[in-house]
Amino acid sequence: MDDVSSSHLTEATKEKLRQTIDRVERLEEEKKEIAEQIKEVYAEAKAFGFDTKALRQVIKIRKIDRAEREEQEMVLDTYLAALGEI
Amino acid sequence: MDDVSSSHLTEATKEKLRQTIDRVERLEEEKKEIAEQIKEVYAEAKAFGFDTKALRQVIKIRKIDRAEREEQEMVLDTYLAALGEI
Amino acid sequence: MDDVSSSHLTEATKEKLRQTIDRVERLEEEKKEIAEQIKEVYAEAKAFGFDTKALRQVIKIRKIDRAEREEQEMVLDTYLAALGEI
Amino acid sequence: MDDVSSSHLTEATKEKLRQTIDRVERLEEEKKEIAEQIKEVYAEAKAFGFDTKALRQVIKIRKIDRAEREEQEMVLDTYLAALGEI
DNA sequence: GTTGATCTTATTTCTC
DNA sequence: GAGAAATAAGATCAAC
Repeated sequence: MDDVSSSHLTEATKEKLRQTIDRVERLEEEKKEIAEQIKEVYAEAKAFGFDTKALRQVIKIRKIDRAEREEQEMVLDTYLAALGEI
Repeated sequence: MDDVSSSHLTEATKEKLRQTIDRVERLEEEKKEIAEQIKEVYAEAKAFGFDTKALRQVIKIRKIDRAEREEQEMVLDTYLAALGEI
Repeated sequence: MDDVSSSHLTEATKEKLRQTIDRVERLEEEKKEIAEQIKEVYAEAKAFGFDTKALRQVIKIRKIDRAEREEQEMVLDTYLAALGEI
Repeated sequence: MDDVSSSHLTEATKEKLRQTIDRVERLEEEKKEIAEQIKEVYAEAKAFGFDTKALRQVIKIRKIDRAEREEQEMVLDTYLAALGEI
């Protein structure tokens, strides 16, 4: 059993622990807030008359498209790198 | 079929659509970045010697505790009192 | 493409498929019935004069309490002790 | 404030409350068990080589089909009832 | 009739 | 990469 997992933590270790928990909790809070903002955007769009289901589909497709484009760029990079080595 | 769901969108509607998609995509990007930051904090903690599994449990318990405290602030005294006598 | 995902299924495979679908559908039916029974219990309680919203909260709190108790049975003494000193 | 929501509950009311909570908790437990059984069936099917995503689709479609058939029967009933009144 | 609440499904995320 | 857990979405239903 080492210092960190034992019940005898140094002050520095305890401080580190406190900081770590604090940072995670803050970040999770921020993440939650952003998720709520996304919801609000959809609610607004719905109120405007958009079909949110279709909207979500569009955004999903665009994400897939980006992923595909990135993949293609990666393939291109690989070829270019291979060419560079010739 | 109204303007919004038809294929004949006014310029204003198209602009609104573009903005909506843009806002959602930005927010999702932010959310993703924060999720990555959380991962980094855990990775750092692990490198420091903390047991990340235990760390996650601590954070989870603190969340449950907060939830419980919030629930208990509700006006349920009567029912809880009755339950306490069981 | 293997037998299972191809359009040429053996009799045994088709039978297995039928059984699987059947079992899931039966279980979902049972689940639905129980959900209805829960609804009935709440309806009955409401007819008796209970505040079902409060009732649901009581049950939710009892669930949180159980979850908390289970969490706390975990070996987290060290971290909790450290946190207790904050 | 009536008896049920006041802090002065009769023994009979408390007993009724206890019973209600108990019944709900039991039913929820049963429901949870059935949900787990459904999971197991899917896990088994997957181990057998079935594509569970497709399987879920099939079951969903069958559910929609049943709903449609029932709806059509209802429409038929309505017409028959209307005819009966002539 | 529109918001709010609940319940279920689906997807994503995380861990092992 | 498989399985479990968390989160989010959608659907449904009641209440005001």
